[in-house]
Amino acid sequence: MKKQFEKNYDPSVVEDRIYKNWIENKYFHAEVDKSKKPFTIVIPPPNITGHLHMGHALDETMQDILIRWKRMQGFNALWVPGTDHASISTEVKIVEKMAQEGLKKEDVGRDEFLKRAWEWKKEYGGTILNQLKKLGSSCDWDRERFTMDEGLSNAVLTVFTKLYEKGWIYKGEKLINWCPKCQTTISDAEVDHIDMAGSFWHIKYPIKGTDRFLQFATTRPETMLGDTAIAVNPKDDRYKDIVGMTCIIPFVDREIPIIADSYVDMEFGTGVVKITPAHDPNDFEVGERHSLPRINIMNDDGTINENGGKFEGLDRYDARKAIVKELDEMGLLVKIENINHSVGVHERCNEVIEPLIKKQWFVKMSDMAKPAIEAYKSGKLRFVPERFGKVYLHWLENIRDWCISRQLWWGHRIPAYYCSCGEVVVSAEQPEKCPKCGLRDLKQDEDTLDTWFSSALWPFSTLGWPEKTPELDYFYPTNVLVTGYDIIFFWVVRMVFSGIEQMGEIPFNDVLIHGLIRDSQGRKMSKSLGNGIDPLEVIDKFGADALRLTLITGNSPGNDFRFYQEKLEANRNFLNKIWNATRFIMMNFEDKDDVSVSLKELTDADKWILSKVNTLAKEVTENLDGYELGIAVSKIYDFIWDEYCDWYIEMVKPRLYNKEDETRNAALWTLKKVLIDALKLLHPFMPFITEEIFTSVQTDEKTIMLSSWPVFSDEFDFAKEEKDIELIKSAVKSIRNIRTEMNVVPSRKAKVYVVSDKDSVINIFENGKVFFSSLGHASEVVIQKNKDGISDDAVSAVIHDGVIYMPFEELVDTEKEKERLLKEKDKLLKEVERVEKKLNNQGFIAKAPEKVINEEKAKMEKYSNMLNQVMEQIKRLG
RNA sequence: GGGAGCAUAGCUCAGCUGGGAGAGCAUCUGCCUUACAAGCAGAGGGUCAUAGGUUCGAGCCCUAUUGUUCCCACCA
Repeated sequence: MKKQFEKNYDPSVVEDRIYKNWIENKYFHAEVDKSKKPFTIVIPPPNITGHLHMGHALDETMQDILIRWKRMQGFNALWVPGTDHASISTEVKIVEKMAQEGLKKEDVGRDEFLKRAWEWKKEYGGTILNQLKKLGSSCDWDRERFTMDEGLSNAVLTVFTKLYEKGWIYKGEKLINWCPKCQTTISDAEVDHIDMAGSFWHIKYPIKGTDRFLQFATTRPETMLGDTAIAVNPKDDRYKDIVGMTCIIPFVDREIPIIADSYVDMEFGTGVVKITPAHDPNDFEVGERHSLPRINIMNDDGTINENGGKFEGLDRYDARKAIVKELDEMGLLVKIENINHSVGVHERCNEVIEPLIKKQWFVKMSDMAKPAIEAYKSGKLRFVPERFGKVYLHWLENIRDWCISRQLWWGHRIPAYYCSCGEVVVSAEQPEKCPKCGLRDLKQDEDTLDTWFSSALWPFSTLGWPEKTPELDYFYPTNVLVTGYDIIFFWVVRMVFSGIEQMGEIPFNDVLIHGLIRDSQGRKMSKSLGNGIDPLEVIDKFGADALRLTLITGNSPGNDFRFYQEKLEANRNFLNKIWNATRFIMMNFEDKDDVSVSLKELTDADKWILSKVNTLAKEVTENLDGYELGIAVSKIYDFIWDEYCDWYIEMVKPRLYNKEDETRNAALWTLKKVLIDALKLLHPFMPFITEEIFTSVQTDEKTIMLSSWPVFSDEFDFAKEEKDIELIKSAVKSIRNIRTEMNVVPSRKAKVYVVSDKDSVINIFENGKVFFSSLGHASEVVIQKNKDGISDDAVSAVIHDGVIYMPFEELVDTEKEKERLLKEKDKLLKEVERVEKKLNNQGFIAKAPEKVINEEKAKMEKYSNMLNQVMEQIKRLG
């Protein structure tokens, strides 16, 4: 207890030292231990290209709170960290870096490219994890994983071959989303639909053998080069006679049939639709139904191919312009309408995606979706807040097959091998020869897998699967997954069906969803806006604890959150408050290490605060159980600042300053005990300062991290003392109030009379007499049963079961005083009327719970009592 | 087209299964009181978006309306 405390808390000197100590002692490490219950969280693996942003900071803070809390509760808590190879994001970065050297990836070839990628990973891949450490994250760093680790890659190959053998992974020629910029396929989930201003070109084709034209409209006129039919609704009388006839497409002079299909909406436009099966999902289906040819008119880079006739080689947008111009010249362009329409873009690069027909690998989803739906419907899988369950369900119920092959190099290469005889072998290992024809040089598929294919396996691949490890047996399924609502489709859904399929069990029971962190104006933080706030800068300036507190306080699951500098400052002040409370306690312990007292020595004030922290422990635990992190931490904050610092510490000062006081040790003991309990409750939220103080004020335990979580105990449940001290508090507040209203400077003492005709109340005030002088600046306190000796012009305030009188020497403005009392009377009158109305309501008496009725009755007694006293005071003033 | 969220004090937001409206910041008034001026004490400020309904009782449940944000979706 001799440690020196600076006046202001400085996190920068404390946090790194403490984190290092935790690491050295391996406090974050968890081993399989069947004597304890596991509690497991896997981190949503950040991309190796990533830098810590506020979204991560929130995500990791929430996980760390849960992990630290459970660890203190005695669970064997494991938080598995790691990173994601993030195929496309990383590949783009490597390509950019190579471009600086004037190189393209094709220049160096696949092997050299991968070598560079691994080097890049080695150099930058750990950045974000080191940044996580600054936040205080208590991940088990010995178990750090990477989605392209040997073990995890093995998991990917195993799943791929298993699903292939089941027929749930297949290669098929389908319409896929193609990004001409990234030159790869992407899944449906990676397409963003954004509204764009565009044009609606109204065009007409001549009908062969007549002098009639068929008019329609399109937003993508260039696709006419690939049209293989034109469709009307079979019920449409306007066109009944021409179904079966043909039209001639200009430029390519192809003759295409006029077909009838119910897909066409008669009400929309002219009720005529051009059909391009190779470049539109709907048209593709129409084409299937009518066995239409599929003509691909586009190269991978978005230019028109040889099927485009004279437009070959033009970029898709240039071709569009040229085609429109020529149609106009030919008199086939009817009009151009300006419209807003939804356009699919690649979420990574914002390039407009192009639907194309390509032979790709797909995961068949119908069979795997079913148990994932069932897991939610049966209640085994739970979302917090619940509403996100509907999002999950809706997506699964409408799921389509998942396109998993990507034309990228960085990632897990598809384990399919092709023989020149046509045989396809899918195998985790490179086959030596073709099982059909015996030829030796089988060629592996050039494509890699969607990055989410490997992250879908994360909850079990990180624990060793497909090996049957003890970790997998013990820590799986994990307990809760914490993530943002923006990746429910990408990740949460896929982990659930993968977990069920591979492990036979859902990967987690609870999914805790948080919102986005926005700037002070409510905008998304983004690079292009330059409005991002760097968590690391915040940590440097305010400390990780202040940042964590800021992200959690006033935030509730699933809701977006605005980040304000002012909140940080307020929370930094809170750190300082705790720091100084500790400093105060340390000063009073002086050279004592500790004190011991028996419960009998405790005063009412001691019991009051002990009872308060006891209740706090119960409530905070309940809130954490319900994932109400923001509510939990607010309660601790309020307790420490309002109850502990502003009331309790002020109350015990006289006992501490008087070395002879026989209750001094009881005060010291209580101060310390309550501080430690509060620190423990606060530790999951603010790990550093709580550790720093904990290790300073006691020597029995080396770390607060592994100390026991406070639980409610009957021993410290002091209902009566709580009530008594609350009465004293309200009396003190009244005195302070009067003083301010009378403009009595604090330095001036004033005499205080407390009058009550109840012995029990007299008793309470006798016990709490000291507080009137210490907290209410009273020069003398007289407690009595009647008004004897109190001058007529004394100012008064009514409290429950008593009246406070404060005589002042100078003349009191009676009118002003009367006004104050009349206001008080009005307030009480309203209360009494409200309660009276309730109690006179037969319905209330008959139907409300007894507890509520009794509460109302008690209020009635209290308020009418106080009202009477106020009336008397008014009468006294005349 | 379908679905969801939000609307509470000047600002930003809490308010869990219905039982007397809260916090932080901001504002006003006093205080450098030997833990903390990053502080202490006190004060002002809200027909909880609108209209109905259920209930003894609604910020909370139901219906409709308005505004706002987001997600999903193949209207050419």
